[in-house]
Amino acid sequence: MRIGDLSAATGASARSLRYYEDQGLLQSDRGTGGQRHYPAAAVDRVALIRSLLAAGLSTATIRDVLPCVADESIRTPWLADRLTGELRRIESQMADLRRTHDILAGLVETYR
Amino acid sequence: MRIGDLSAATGASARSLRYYEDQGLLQSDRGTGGQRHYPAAAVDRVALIRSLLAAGLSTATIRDVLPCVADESIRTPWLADRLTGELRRIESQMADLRRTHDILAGLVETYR
DNA sequence: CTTGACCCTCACATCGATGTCAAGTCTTAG
DNA sequence: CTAAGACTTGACATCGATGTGAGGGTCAAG
Repeated sequence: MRIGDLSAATGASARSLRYYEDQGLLQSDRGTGGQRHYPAAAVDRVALIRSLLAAGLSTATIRDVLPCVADESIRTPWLADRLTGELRRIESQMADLRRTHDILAGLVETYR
Repeated sequence: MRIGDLSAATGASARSLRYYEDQGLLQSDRGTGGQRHYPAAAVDRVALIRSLLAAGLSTATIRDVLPCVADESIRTPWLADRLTGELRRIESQMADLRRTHDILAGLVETYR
């Protein structure tokens, strides 16, 4: 599939897909004319990338983490630290969200 | 208390406190020399502001929501929509976080 | 009064993912 | 072959909370 197809299939703009490639998150084969071609599996990969991005991971972090999701044999010790660091950040952010959620939900309650 | 005290008490930089005031989230009395003075209650208010910010609310949204937290008598119907909209956003973001959390936690597991 | 610490306003910088525009190239249906 | 539509690279713009620095007041202790 070409970039327009992948864009339609994932909801990511073509601009974003090129950016992901720039950042080393996504590969593509180039045809004779230099246009990008993606295998069907790219759809899932982009979905994963977007999920990680939506959770606040930077492209730099995702670049380090993604290979491990794809290939379990890649296991470096500092990566474990990196991951647990991200986990802590996510947990603290979830706590923030829960606190705010409860505050807002409480407000909405008083409308009934 | 003056801005430096409030900053120390809340962890927010003086720059941020002035910004919150600019955005209408925080009030201050000005002494003769033009310096800001805050009541003790400002500490809690700033904590609340930071909690909402950390959950991804914009200062514009917080400006609309904050008066209701302080004064229950202010209840406009469109505000209920605004709040439920924010609640949905927060819930979807928590879902993103949980997905990513599980992915990363799974990776960390394989290290043991 | 002086001095050092604190405060004031204004303005410009930053970061990161994405939008957008321009000028040129490729592909494919007709 | 041609024209329309999709693609390419490159550059500049955006948003929002915060950092930072300049130039100049204010306050309180000695």
